[in-house]
Amino acid sequence: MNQFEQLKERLSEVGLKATQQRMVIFHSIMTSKNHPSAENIFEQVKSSNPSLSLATIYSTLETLVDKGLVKKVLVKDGVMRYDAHIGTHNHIYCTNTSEIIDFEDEELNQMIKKFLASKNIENLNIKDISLHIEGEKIDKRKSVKIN
Amino acid sequence: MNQFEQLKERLSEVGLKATQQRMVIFHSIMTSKNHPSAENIFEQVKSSNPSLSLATIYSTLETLVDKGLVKKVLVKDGVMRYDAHIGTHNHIYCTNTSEIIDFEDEELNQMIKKFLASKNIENLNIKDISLHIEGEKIDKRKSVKIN
DNA sequence: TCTTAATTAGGAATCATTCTTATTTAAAAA
DNA sequence: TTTTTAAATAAGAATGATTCCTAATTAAGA
Repeated sequence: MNQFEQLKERLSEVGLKATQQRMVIFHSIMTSKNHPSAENIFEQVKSSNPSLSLATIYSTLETLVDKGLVKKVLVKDGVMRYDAHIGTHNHIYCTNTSEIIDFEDEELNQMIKKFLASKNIENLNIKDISLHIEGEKIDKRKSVKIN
Repeated sequence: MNQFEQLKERLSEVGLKATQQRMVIFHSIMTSKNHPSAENIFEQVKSSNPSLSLATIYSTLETLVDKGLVKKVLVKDGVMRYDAHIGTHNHIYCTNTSEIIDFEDEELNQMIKKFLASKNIENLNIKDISLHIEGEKIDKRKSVKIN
């Protein structure tokens, strides 16, 4: 099954029509390196899909988030960003470059999960846990590396 | 030193004129229970300060954030919210009530900090770390309790 | 008290996002 | 394969939070 078929299947699985637009948008988020905004996706996609409208991007994003195929990523500058990486993971926010860097660490996830389980949080059905690390890139030309 | 004087001092310390508006707005955030938005603050403050404008609230918030007296709090619904609690702490987001609940736990903070220190994150000057717990309140009439 | 640079009020402008509606389309049914 | 139809889309208008602009006001130092 090729990539195209896989996308189609993932949409069908959640009960969505596999439209051209959805596939293009979903694919764009999946392959984007830096947690794109609606506008970013639009820019990335419009040359090969000139008739695809920004309104469609917004409504598709909402649909994909509703169906759990995509997550919203919060940022302090007022523009929503999106992430096709659904599993529990953490983010590093570079305040001086607007980059959002994935920070995956299963050990950390487990540690936090375990800690919270020991805390007994009453009257809350937890859906997602994520650690936000905010900081400034020291050298903007280099990337942030985690060892 | 009374509360009024304290506010005045905190503003002066960071090099800000202690204007009536700033004191009123800062005080409103400090005493607000639920991480207010600009609009919330405006509503809360306007009956006793009828000439205070929404534009002033926004510019004051920006100033207070710049000076580190207030933090922005991220939410997925597109309205920025503010927190006068500056120290490292975590938030619980109730998706069904829009509440943001402080979750303070020094043990958790230390545990995360220690873990990250062991990870050696290169080329990043970390400014803030916070854990976001997202979930649904089970009984909307009751509060979320952490034991 | 005077001076002045900083701050504010209030309305206009902006910009991200959502809404509306006529048109198009995926996919189920025939 | 063709038809049917509910769902999805395009495009532009509308909304709503936030920012901008500028004249008037004010805190605080001289």
